[in-house]
Amino acid sequence: MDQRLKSELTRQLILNESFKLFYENGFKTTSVDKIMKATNLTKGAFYHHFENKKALGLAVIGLKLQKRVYEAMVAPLYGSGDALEILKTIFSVRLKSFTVYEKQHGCPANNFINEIGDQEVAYQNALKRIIEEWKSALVYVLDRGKTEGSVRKDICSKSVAVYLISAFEGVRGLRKLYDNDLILDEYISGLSLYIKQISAS
Amino acid sequence: MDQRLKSELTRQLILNESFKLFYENGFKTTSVDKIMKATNLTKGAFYHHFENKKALGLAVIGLKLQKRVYEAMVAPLYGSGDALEILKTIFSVRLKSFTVYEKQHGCPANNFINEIGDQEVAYQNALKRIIEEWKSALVYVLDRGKTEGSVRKDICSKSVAVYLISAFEGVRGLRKLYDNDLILDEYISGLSLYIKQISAS
DNA sequence: AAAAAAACATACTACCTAGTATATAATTTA
DNA sequence: TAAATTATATACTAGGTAGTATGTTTTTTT
Repeated sequence: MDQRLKSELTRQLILNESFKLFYENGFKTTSVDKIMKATNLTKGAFYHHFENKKALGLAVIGLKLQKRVYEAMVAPLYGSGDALEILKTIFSVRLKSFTVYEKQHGCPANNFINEIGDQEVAYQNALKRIIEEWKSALVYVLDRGKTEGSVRKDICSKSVAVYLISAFEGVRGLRKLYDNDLILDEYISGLSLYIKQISAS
Repeated sequence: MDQRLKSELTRQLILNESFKLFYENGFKTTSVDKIMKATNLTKGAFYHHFENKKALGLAVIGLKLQKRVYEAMVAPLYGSGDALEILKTIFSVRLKSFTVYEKQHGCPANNFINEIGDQEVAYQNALKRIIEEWKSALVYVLDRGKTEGSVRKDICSKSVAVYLISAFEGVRGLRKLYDNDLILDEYISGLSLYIKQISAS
């Protein structure tokens, strides 16, 4: 097989298995050995593709994690449709449609943030980029809502964006503790009140 | 010295040093060795006072963590004064008064929840108790606000409680990524909008 | 004061950890 | 096709990990 392609496939395999294991068991307690066992490759392959575990962590955050957050939470905000409807969909409808597996293990981004967000500047910056991208998209859709007349003009878009993200990440953590969706339903009910408040009507 | 007292002091010393190290470096990556080095005692002392690391974790959560959350976030809710003013104080004023150290490392409860909330039922239950106690106190103060006429009667207290806790825990995670309080200011501004919405006036 | 029990210390085991050194296999280049 | 390069494997090191076994010291009980 073409060597470049094969190499890239291996790299992606390592990144994917890493993401999965980091998500399920945490970053710090997932060893390179465990990752390579999951890929059916060996340590030689790992250290050929990555300088060390830190470089892997940064690659997982910068490539896999960022992409996932972008596709699930950011891209829809740049779509067409009523601004507030988009917000409701992303922050409540989508939440309920997660699999049990995803509900149980929380938000991958939030997990990284809480586990290593206070440990190293490199991790901080990589994770910050994801949050800032998300926040920008929220500000965009809120500002659009203002010009279209659906969103109150006297609210601060940045503040609302931060509050929306905070509550979403918070509840994804809380949901880990429970074995049913009651807490999610309560969050959604609490959220809808908030969205009403920023509505112009 | 009285043996019971001395024993209890040692136990508390281990619990306190554990809490500190868990908070700074995480639960799973803080070893029994590191803890006992911090106490200037040895492993023999540790395994005399605790069955294993899991028992220590549960003790730290059930004793130290629960107490801290109760004193900082729960007890004030049962105090006298305007219901909404109490909420504002707890969820915004207090937040800004944290030390840099506390801002940097986030909320101890949220850290535990996100690190081990999806790993073992015993941890889940211990952490759930803390959240439920907090939630109950919030429901209490919101209901009181309703009867006193300061809080809208058509809102669901449980939902508001969950949304408040979620946003608070969420932003304490996000703050880890930044080296200033801008994100906290934005959260507070977003929060005040929410509190206005639940206000009866 | 002697015996028992509790509190703590020391030394150890078996295993996991990140990372390295070096070998072999596969692919590409000359 | 031979040489060079890339991809992967194997074997290793040095140190960290939870937990145990067995001491010694201190305190309490009898």
